[in-house]
Amino acid sequence: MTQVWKPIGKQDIISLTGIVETLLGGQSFAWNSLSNHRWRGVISRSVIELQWKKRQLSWSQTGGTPLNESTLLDYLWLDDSYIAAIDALPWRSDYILNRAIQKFSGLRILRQPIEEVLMVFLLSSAKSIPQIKELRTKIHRLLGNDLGGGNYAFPGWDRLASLSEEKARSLGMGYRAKYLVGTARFLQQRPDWLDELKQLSYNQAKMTLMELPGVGPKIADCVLLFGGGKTEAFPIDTWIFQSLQKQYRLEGWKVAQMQDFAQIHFGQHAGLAQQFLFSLERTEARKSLSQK
DNA sequence: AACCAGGATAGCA
DNA sequence: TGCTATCCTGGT
Repeated sequence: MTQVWKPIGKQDIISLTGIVETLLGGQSFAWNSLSNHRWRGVISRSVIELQWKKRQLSWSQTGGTPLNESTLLDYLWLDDSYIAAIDALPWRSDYILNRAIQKFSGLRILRQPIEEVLMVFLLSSAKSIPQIKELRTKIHRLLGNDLGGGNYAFPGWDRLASLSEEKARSLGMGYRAKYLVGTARFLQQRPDWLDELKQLSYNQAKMTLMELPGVGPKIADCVLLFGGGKTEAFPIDTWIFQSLQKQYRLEGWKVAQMQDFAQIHFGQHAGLAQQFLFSLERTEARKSLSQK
């Protein structure tokens, strides 16, 4: 049976590096590369492959429940609001940001389900991308529905609540196990809590999220940016911290001050700028590492 | 063989 | 408010 590929419409500003960074750069842990220009991932309960060929992005469903194209377009933020968001960033006056936007043209924030994003970022502290993926896969295999082809769905927080801390530790989560279990127990009592979060303003949602065990400012921002539709969220991890210190000359600034700087300088879609700077910083770090 | 990693938290000054 | 040690585990 030959694989059916459907072209994705609007995509004039996508580049290969932009796609790679978007899918594999650390905002989602659901994607893996099959080759240099082909990737497989799970979107809710659908197994999807993406392909970049002749400067054209196309998609194919290889398992799970059928996915509407409109759902895919929303997931990939493929609408005019992306172009407007890019245009609203201060690239005209910010040379660093401008360079990153050129280099990673088409890099975007995926609109992922907030419950999935919360789980992976609870496990993310002091872990590398491959390690987070590994933990995620173990949990999905243990508790999620089988989608065929070795792919498993996100189990949902109700099933996660059945996990004991001991069992979670046996999967290799370490001290993060109590965060996951604690959050699962909390959400079990408050089933609508996560969805209601999206109705709140960014600042309120962030404060609220930080009530969960294991969620501090950084992880709260990740959850809101990648899963909560809050593009003003600006997660400051060590990479961004470095970038702001070196590129933006903010040596000696505290994280809270940098947070304010980011809101003022980058504005309403600060999180999108963050993603570009993140990719730039990480790529340059890898480059200098390989030169040693 | 120490040391650190894409953080959060408790304890103390 | 600001600083530090500690938490698990795996990689260098």
